[in-house]
Amino acid sequence: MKKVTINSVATYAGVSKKTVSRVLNNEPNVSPATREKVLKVFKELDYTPNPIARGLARNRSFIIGCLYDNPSKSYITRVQSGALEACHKHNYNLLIHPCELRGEALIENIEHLLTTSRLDGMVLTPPFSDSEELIAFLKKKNIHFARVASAIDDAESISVRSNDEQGAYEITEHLINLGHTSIAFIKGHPDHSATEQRFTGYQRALAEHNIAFKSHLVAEGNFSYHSGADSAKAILDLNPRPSAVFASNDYMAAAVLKLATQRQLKVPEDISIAGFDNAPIARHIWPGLTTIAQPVEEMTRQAVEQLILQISDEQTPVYQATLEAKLITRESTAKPSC
Amino acid sequence: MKKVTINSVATYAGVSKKTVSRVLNNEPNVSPATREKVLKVFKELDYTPNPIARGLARNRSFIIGCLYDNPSKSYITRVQSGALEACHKHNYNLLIHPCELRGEALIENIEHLLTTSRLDGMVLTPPFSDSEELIAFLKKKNIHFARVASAIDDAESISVRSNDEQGAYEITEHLINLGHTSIAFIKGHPDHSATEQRFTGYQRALAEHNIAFKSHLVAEGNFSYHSGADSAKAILDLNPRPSAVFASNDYMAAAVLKLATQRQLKVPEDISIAGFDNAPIARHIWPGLTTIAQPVEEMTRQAVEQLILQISDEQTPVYQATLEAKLITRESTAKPSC
DNA sequence: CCACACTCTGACACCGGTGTCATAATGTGG
DNA sequence: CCACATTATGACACCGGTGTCAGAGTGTGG
Repeated sequence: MKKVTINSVATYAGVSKKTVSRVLNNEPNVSPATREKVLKVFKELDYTPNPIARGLARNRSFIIGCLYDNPSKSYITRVQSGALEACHKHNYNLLIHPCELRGEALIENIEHLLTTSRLDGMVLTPPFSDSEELIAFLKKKNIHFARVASAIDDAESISVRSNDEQGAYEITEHLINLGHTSIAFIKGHPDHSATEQRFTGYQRALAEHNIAFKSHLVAEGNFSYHSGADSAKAILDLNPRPSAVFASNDYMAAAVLKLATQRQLKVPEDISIAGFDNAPIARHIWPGLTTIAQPVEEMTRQAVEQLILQISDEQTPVYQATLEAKLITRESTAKPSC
Repeated sequence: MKKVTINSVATYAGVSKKTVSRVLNNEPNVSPATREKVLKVFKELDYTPNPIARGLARNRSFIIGCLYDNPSKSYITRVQSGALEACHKHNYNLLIHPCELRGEALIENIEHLLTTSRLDGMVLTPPFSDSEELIAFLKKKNIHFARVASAIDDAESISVRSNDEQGAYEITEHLINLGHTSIAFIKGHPDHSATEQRFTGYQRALAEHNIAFKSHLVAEGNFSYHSGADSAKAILDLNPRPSAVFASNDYMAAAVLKLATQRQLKVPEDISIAGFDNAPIARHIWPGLTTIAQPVEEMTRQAVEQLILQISDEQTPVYQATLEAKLITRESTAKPSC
């Protein structure tokens, strides 16, 4: 079975390959008759154009790379889903590249990626969207990129984020309004800018409601379920025990819930628990977790869409947006019983 | 900033581009002096070879496509993780392409994918690994592919699966050995071959232990949490209520657990619950779910590894393997209390 | 000192498309 | 019927690498 190229089609149809190319790309200035003829040969020969050759000629791969390093599988799939939506809309495809921020050599890793696969652009998700080093490297290499949920201020590059600080403020305020005054907090991974932002929101809510911040109520997590379990132990062992726990994401909140349940504590009667992200697990467990829903898909979709616009037209103004996070109230939070 | 190509390097280093190409690919027959010189110019000019041009010349893209349509995010990420491991080992990259088996036009969708991105091969995960139509299409197009968890018997194509029937048998037997005789079953999505296999394992275990199969104990799910919740309602409403539920995956099992807990039923005292897959949620909830662990990453890793071998050398014998699934006992199953 | 093998290098075609430009064919208005 | 604009088509270079092959340079054994 011989390969069918544009040349075979051209010969077979009795036209030049440029004309075949015109038909392929729906260019004008092809007579209807010729177009028909060529299209018929496409069918007959079962011709599929070679995207690589096209890519070489146009200096495009039509592939976007997606960088992430995140323990949350639901976050990753939401990112992928938003990115794919934008990609497919513009006939791009998505190549995934999970890697470690603190790996021995992030830059070398990315350099190798670019050697093995030409990418027209890259979407950076946390913590990469906050890596000054990586951003400098991409700029130097003239690689287009878009930042998702990045805290870095850089007017030159595309950025779509959500308001983490405000979300954390609102959920903390929600607990305060219920009557909680002793609210523990579990921090996220220190490499993620969201960690600091959520912590700030928590502190601001306390301050604005005249509740003294107590550092012994703060546990250091890293967004993983496991770290949540460790933090849960430390918090539930406190005496007096806080009446509420706000974990920086739902997995850690789920870990608190699990340990509380194991210890025969009733949630939310004995202790209220709040999370962040509105991951699927938040509604897959009982009681469902009060949390903050972030438009992860939408952030990524917008970021990739703008990235593709920028690739197609360098003149596109740099897009920067902040989307709203939204409080979702479920059964895991209530008035303190005492 | 001008583009640095192999030509600029060649001119700058005072050698032919073929020699530069030799250095790039670590080919023999380059004098150490020349090699050094060229390598130095690489650094000086900050040269990165163009993978697209290389791809065109070699007729390779070094990209594997991954097809899936699965509601379980943990399954997807495990698949991706296994596939990536194999890809990176061989300097390949992974392009993801979720799509719908029952979408209006699967074949057109894939055809379009191949028009926008040349893939050296594809990994098919369920339910695509069971689609005769897709497999016929890929064969016709001469696209290499590997099947993961496929029930189709096709000695011509790579296949790595795990023993679902046996896993379902063992977990059912585990329940029977605990003393359960009334065991409800929640089926998975009808498009997935695993659904039928797990169901068969359940039935075989009942039969071999002389327990009559009762069709009213079987609910139709589709692997989604939501379908599990519906099935849970049907099962928990039964009178008499079965003493155990075996759901075809962990998400559906989690839904049963949640509803049972909401109804004040104690798990496992009042009702035992078992799942399948050993998804993260199985250990993130309380009580933890007894389930079957499948080597999803390993299956995919092997499939992709063999796929790449086949791409590099058509003579490679077709690899077919069946890996073992393993029973994981957690707190959600125990002796029936009555 | 010569025949022969082996190492090193470059010229050139080629991969399968797209962009530019010249030219042929057709249409239009005066 | 002609000058001129417009449409349709193809020749050819080019994208940035790799494969083939010829030839120059070097080494070895008889």
